[in-house]
Order: sequence, then structure tokens, then C-alpha cells
Amino acid sequence: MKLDRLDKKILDTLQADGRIANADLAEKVGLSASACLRRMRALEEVGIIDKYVALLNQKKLGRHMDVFVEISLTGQSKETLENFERAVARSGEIMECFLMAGDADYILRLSARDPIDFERIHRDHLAQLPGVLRMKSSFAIRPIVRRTAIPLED
Amino acid sequence: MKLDRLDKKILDTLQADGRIANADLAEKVGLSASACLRRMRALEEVGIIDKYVALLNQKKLGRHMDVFVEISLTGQSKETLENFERAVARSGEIMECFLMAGDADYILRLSARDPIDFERIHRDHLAQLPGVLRMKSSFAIRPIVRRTAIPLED
DNA sequence: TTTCCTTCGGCACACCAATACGCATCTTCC
DNA sequence: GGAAGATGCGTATTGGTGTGCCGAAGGAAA
Repeated sequence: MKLDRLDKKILDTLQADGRIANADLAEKVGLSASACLRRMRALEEVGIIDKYVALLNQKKLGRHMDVFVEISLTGQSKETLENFERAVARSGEIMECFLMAGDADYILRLSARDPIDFERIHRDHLAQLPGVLRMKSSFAIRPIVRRTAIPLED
Repeated sequence: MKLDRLDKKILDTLQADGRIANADLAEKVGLSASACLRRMRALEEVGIIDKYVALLNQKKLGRHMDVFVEISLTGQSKETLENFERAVARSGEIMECFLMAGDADYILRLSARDPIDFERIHRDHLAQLPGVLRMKSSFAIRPIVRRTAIPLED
């Protein structure tokens, strides 16, 4: 699917305000409400718009710690990786996880309330992950940037 | 602000579907539409709900690379840090950035279309960051988990 | 226990937005 | 030049939003 200027404007607007009323969105991008809605539905249909979510304020919910964990596995077999990944996907505490090239096999980020909470997560979630050889945690002192909007150039 | 069971249900639902109609949200959590709307507005008011956004599909937009970059600065003075952080915040390509305890001073994640695009970002954005002593990039092969929903226990 | 007060949910209504549909317009390709 | 497809506009209808008001539940004080 090819995106024209209007599609990008729609996407940019929705990336900034996912709950904007269609009428307002239409005005902002310079389309009629019906035309705008049709484009928006099309973007949802093909999956370019994945979903709409509310982003909560971590700090106000008492989550003051972000921790990165680099993980090396005991092996690289398909089965070892799949087991590990399934377990990661099941844990609601793990916010991000990537399979990596380079030193570590995986890097993941999780958010905790405080050191005691991190210990809980470490014990109940991280230590339960299968096939882990080595784990190295790095603590974030402060988030500088957290962006969900993908730049659409032009 | 204290959150009861209903607030948490509202937040969980909105974290999964930020564009749900208030009437449907109300039915889902077992409230009348008006009561539900009032709670939702209150959660927005105090900032527990930060904002609503559309999440786009990176892959469908041609962004196939996620890169983590660990950065050490030339110094730790307030000014060095602030200059660096301002520059990071200005760059729309940097998706996340954290001030870290431990080896590196900062860790950041960015998304690129391909190696050529990464080179562009490296040249036009990363290399322009002030006060950088050392940079170490790690490439992600595949995202395993990407979550925006904060767990609200119970 | 009674009274007052506060908090919170439900109800109803007025208004406004979403959505489907028909028609007009523009483009593209034979 | 004409037909087909895509896309925009205006409108009518459906349905959701948001507000004012009432009443119920819970707590505090006499």
C-alpha cells in the first residue's frame, strides 16, 4: 500500500492523539469526515495502524525503576530459543524483548516499582526463564525520551 | 489518588483499546456510561492516563531494524548531560533514551528502515550528539515482545 | 440512633459525532 | 474519447457523549 501526503498526515495525527474525533481529524488533514474515515479504516484494515492504546504514567502508578537485562542462553537451538521466547511472552512484567546480534542473545526491558519489586520480578519471572546461562541487569536512573510515534518523513 | 477495582479495569481496558467507545467501556467494566465517563475523565485529569496514541506497524512501514546504542560521554558535568539530553529529545529518530547506572552513561533505541537508513541516522543524528566519547551499537535481529500496557496487578 | 454531609452511581435528555449511501469528479488506460 | 476505478463531498440516520439531577450508601458527630 502506498501512502500519500494525506495518509501520512492522518497517521501522524493519530500517533499523537489516538482518540481524536473523526470530525476533528478530517478538519486537521483537510478532508471531509467521510473521506477521512474511509482512509483511516483502510489504514486499520491493512494493519498499518496496529492498534490504539492509552499510555499510562508509569511514575504516577509508582513504577520508578526501569531495568535492562542482557541475557545469554545455554544454547542456540531452535527449541531453546522458542522455549525462552514463549516464556518471555507470557510474563506480563517484561515490557520489551529483542533477539540480538552481538554479545548477548537477548535484551529486555522491564519496569518495577522499587528494588523490592525488582527482586520479586527477578525471582518470579526472570529466574524462571528457561535456558538462561547468564544475565546482566543495568538500571536506568531516569528516562530521557520515550516515543511511540514512528517518523514518517516528508 | 487511590485506584479501586473499577479504575483498574477501566485502565486495563483502555491500555488494550484506547479508542473504545465510552458506552462499550462502561458495559465491559459494569458501570453506567455516565459513571464510567466520569472516572475516565478523572484518570485523565490527574495524569494517570497520559495520552492516547495509535501504534503503527513498524514492519509494514518498512522499518526492519531496531538498534540499541550505548553511549559514554566525555564528562559528567550538568552541562554536558543537559546538552546531550536536549539534542536527543530533538531527534525524532530516537525512540527511547535512558540515563543509566553502570557501564554506559546512556542507552538508546532507534528504528531504521535498513542499513543504509541506519547509516543516515548515524551520520545525521548520532554523530551530531554533543559530548559523546564512545558509542557502541547493537543490532536487534527480531523483536520478541513490545508491550505498552503497564501491569496493574489484582 | 438520628441527622447531616459527602461521595458516587444511575437515569434521562439534548446535542453532536459516526457512518452508510448516493452522486459528482478526476484519473488512467485502452 | 469513453469506460472503469478510485476518491471526495453532502446528507440523513443512527447511536454515542456529556450534563443535570436524584437517590443510595457510608462516615462522622451529637
